[in-house]
Amino acid sequence: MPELPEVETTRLGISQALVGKKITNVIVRHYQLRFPVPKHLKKRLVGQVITTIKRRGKYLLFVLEKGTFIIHLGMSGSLRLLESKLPPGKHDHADIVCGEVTLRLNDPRRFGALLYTPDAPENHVLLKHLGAEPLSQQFRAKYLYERIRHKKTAIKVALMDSKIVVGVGNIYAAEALFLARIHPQRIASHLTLKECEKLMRAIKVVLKAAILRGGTTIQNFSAPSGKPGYFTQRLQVYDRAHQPCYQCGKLLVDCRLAKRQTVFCARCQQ
DNA sequence: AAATTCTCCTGAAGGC
DNA sequence: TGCCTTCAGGAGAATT
Repeated sequence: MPELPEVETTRLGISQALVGKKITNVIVRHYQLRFPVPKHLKKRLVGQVITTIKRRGKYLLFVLEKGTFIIHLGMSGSLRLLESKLPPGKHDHADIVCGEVTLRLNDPRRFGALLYTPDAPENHVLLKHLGAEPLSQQFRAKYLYERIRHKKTAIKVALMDSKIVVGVGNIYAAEALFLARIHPQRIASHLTLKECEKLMRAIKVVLKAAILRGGTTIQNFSAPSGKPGYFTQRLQVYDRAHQPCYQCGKLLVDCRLAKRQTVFCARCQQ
C-alpha cells in the first residue's frame, strides 16, 4: 500500500527514464478509477514533453509544457517502466507511452486516479487544501501544534488528516506515535508543544527511514546507519497486535480509531 | 464548522 | 474443496 515513501520511491525510480521525454501515446483500458479518467486525457497528454516529475503528498505530478498530469496510486496502485512491448496483464489499466519507454499503471482495487489539470497543480481542487509536506521546513513543531490545538479527535486521526499533514497513512502514523512514545488515543488538542516537537521529529524519521529503504512497508526494514535509538529496525507496532513490544516486551494492544486498526504499546506510549 | 461515517474495489483470510 | 463473510485501506463525499 503506497504511502508517501512508496510514492517518493516511485517518483525517483521513474524520473530518470521519463523526464525530457515526449508522450507519444496514452492507452486507457479502464476509465473507472477512484475518479473517472478524463475522456480527453490522451488528447491533453500526447505530444507533450514531461518537464519534471514532482510529488505533493501522495500525488505524483507530471509537469508538462502545458498543464500537469496527476497520478494517485490509491492503496493498491503501482507504476512500472517497460522497456519493450509487453501485453497488458490483469489490472493494467493504463499505459503512458514515451517512445520506447512505457509507464504502466496496475491497480487491482482501482482506488487510484489519473487526472489532468491545465492550471498550476497547487490550485487543483484535490491539492488546494492539503496541509504541510512532512519532510519540508514548513512542517515544524509550532505548525503541528497550531493545527491541532483545537482538534478534539485522537492524535492519530489528526495525523492522518491530509489537511494537517500529507502522506502519513495508517502505518506511519502508528510507527511515528510509537517512536514519539505518545498514546494514539490522546486528544490532539491536549498535546504540548514539546510533544508536538517529538512527534514532528518522529514522523520525519520514520518517513525518511522508509524512503532510504526504498519504500518498504509491510516488510521489515533493516537498520541503516543513523541516530542511535531513532532508526527503527523494522515496523515496531503496525500489524503486530498481541505480539511483544520490541522495547519492553509487553504485548501490544490494538483499538479502532476512525475505523482503522491502531496498534500501540500501552506501557511505552503515554 | 468539526467530527464521524460512508463509499469506491479486489484479494486475502477466516469460518463452517 | 468451496462458498460465504469480513476486512483492509486513501481520502473525498455525505451525513450528523
